[in-house]
Amino acid sequence: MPVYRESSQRKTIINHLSQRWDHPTAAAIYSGLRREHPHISLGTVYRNLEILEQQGRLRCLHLDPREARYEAHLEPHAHFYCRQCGRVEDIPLLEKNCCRLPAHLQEAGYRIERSYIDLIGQCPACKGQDPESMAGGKA
Amino acid sequence: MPVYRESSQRKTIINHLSQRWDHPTAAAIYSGLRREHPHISLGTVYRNLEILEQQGRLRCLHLDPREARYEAHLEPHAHFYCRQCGRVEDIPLLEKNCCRLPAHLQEAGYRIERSYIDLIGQCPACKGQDPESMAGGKA
DNA sequence: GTACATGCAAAATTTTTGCATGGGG
DNA sequence: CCCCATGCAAAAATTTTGCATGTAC
Repeated sequence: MPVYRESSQRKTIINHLSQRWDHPTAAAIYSGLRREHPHISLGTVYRNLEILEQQGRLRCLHLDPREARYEAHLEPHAHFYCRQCGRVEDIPLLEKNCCRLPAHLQEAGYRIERSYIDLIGQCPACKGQDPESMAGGKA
Repeated sequence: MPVYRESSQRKTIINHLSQRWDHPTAAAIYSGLRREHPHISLGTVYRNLEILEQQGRLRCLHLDPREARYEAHLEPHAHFYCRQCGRVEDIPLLEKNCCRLPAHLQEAGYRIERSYIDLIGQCPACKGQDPESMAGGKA
């Protein structure tokens, strides 16, 4: 487990993403960053997005099979993805760990065609097998 | 809008998927099909998966950024994806459009690291712009 | 000073598409 | 019969990786 460093690029990436609410793709983040960091590379963007996700500083969304999107606003919420215009909107959760929003959205004019509730983690069989789970944070 | 035909391959694909509960990837479906259809092509698998999804006969899951998974069991349910062994499990929903399961799962030994609630459809601004929405089923 | 991070470009993967031919309705 | 679907292979698109060099700590 490497001791991550806070490079200029990493700071810029998470900072940039914190100021965006449009759930950009890696390519969109890359474009946005080129203004201030003309020499940043797409590989660096990908590498940092992965590390920042591991650190729990951003979330990766898989709404479209074609490309991942990212967000740095971590308060629990749902997403509405418009398949026509491609926009992603944050949908507040009324109750913790509970999604009771479709009715609200339909009243507001949203047409919901599909919905997904996906949990990612470790299954009971795998939970005991990962040394990282129990190491805690030994140096 | 083409008038879809029920080709031998299309029937085989949806039939095969209906008998699987492992949420296979396109490549896994392709492998599974080669036994009975030695000449089916991966392109055909992809084209049919897309059409079958449009027809509402299967669902496409994007749990992993790397590859899409498919399922033909359409009763509303959530998914648990173990990032370690890669298995996907169906999680029944206790209430319609409501996910109150994380507590249950944790008791059962699941470690939930992230959760997603994603809705896909058309936003209010786009809803009126799609002729297909209003055409109904005119020939 | 060490080892993590960067830039660049090539490589690896998954998914899509063009074209001539086959087959469903 | 028409036009949708297939197989094959090439192409497209996103994401990952190798290597020499830079730089946080």
